Amino acid sequence: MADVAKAAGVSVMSVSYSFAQPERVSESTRAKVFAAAEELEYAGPNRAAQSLRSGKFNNIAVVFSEKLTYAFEDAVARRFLSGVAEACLDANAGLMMLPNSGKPGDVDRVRDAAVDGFVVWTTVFDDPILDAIVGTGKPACIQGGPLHEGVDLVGMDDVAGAVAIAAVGLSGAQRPVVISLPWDRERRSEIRMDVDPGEALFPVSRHRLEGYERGVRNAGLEWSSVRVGVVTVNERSEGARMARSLLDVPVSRKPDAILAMSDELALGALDAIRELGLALPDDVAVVGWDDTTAASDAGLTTVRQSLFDQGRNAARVVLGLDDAVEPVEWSVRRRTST
Amino acid sequence: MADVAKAAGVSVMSVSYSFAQPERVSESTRAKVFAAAEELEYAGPNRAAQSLRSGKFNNIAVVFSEKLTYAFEDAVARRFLSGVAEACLDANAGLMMLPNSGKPGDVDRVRDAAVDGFVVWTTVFDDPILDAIVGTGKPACIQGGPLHEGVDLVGMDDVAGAVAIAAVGLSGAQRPVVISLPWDRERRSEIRMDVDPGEALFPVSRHRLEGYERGVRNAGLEWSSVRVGVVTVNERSEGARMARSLLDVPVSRKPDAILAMSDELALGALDAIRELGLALPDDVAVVGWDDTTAASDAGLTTVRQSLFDQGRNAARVVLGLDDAVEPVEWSVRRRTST
DNA sequence: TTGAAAGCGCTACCAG
DNA sequence: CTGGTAGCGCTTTCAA
Repeated sequence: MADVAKAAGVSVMSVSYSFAQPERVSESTRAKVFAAAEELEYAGPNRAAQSLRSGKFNNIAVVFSEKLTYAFEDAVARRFLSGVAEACLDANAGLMMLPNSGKPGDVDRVRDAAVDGFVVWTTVFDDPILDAIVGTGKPACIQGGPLHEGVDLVGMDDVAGAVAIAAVGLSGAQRPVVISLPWDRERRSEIRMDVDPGEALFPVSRHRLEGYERGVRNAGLEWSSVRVGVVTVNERSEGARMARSLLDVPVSRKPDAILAMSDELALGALDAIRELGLALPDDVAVVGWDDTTAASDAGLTTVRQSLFDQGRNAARVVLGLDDAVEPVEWSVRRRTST
Repeated sequence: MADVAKAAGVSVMSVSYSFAQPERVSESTRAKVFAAAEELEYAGPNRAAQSLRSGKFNNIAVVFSEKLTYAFEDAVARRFLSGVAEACLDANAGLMMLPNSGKPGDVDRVRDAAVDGFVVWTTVFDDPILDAIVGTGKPACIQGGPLHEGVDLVGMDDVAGAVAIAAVGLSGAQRPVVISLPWDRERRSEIRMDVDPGEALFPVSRHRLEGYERGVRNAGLEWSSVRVGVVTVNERSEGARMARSLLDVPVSRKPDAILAMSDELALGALDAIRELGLALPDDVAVVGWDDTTAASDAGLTTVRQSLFDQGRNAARVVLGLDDAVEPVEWSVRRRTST
């Protein structure tokens, strides 16, 4: 930069301003600077020096639970990520991916990340990465919870949503079952009964389960006998596998309503129902969550919310483009699966 | 760091070494340093200063054609990305996402990216971003092409693969059709005939098309009458849509073989075939590409290659962990779809 | 194994 | 609108 200044016959500061705040310098100065820069093949301020001096990196991190692979395989996480990417484009900021493996190294990665803030995909209650993030003193926003001091939270009211969708899905049902998102980081596939939602370590699972429990009771049914099938990942094939297990019982106990926690899982359930030759919604009703395009194509009754908007909002808050997290709008979409 | 040095009663360099190369200093010095650091709540070297001084960022970028959304929606791109992420974990390096929108701003983004190298997802021939990347003087590796001076290339021989899979898919066929990956950045959905592969602007599409053309001629058929359906994105639903169009012709011209350029597209074709009540492979044979798990579940004959390994290898080369790009192994997997 | 000096390239700050 | 100065926090280099 000093060389450019010399060549242009101006001060170093004029060069700096020409690149950083072009409108601050006169047109003639700017022209001289850019001409000299071109001449010397100077491509612009050095990023590292800029960061050192300004204390900013112009990057944000998006932190994903577990392997990045899960994040990419999950359609809902992808929508969220797209929203984050959009905000980064708005702000001309870089987007760093930060895996949150659940191992000790995560804390170091967070501390050392060359970023100005963190957008976090929902993780388990008491994840130590949240304290690590707060410890950096940088802004952070988490989607879906858990609520954590010093971290903004974006997401819908999952309990209320679950109560509302259950009211639709359970109309006339006698033997509902639930297909649940993963329970904890172990990601075991299992069928449980008499479930205490409070034991689920992922906040989204816990809250939707709480709502489903309430919904079941509101429908005058017994929660203790409701089977809850927990999947390992939020994928259609997992939903189908679990639905097959849940439906593989004597006729007298055959489920007549499936409350899934996501559209992917619900779509899998629809696959299983089709395979088994059952009638939808007469033999069994199905509800999902998120209102993806595939869900609307399939006529799935679901909870509508925009993960893209949440990703965008979360990132904009972290980037300082938005002042605060906006409340998330949601609604129940009734379709032919109920 | 100076404060820590003072508190520990050692030189600044001993502090620096304690963090950067712990084995270089004596145990006692290290202990003193870490104790002082803890006391002063010093969390470790400042990233920006480290980068300024060392000239390294300890980050690599992965550059995706067009919107990031496409990258995330594409199952194959995702596998590749997972491989890149794995390598970053090996190297303890950060992973930055860099969108390549095809607009002028891309060049600036590349130039300003705080990274040590670039892993590039396949893009169009003559994409100006490639020159921009070379212009940074940083290492780069592209998957799938185009071949570009100064950029390493990882990927299989698509022409040979296409010839080989076509030989299987076209056995006994009279009226083959092709379902092609996007043609260019316009991403128009269209059905073409008498196609000149050389006109395709995505190298992967061009090369596979070249191989399919050869395969068709090898089978003693006329290429000029082969319909090539080009999709907008590599998604199952797009494959199904295109297959329906291609199959929606009078019986006498009904396709009896579908050469798809990806498993996703091929799986979509299988969906369409099932809907239409056609017999697989008797009425129509289908081949795909990549050998995803969904493809093997569906009994799809396909070209097997590992995008994960390619992503990992590409990133390791860029990170300097591997010396050179390894040749990609591939094979034809024969299953029940042919 | 430890240390001193120099300076990476830039921008905040203040002055004109 | 332009410019001078100082110093961000570290590591490279060289020396002991």
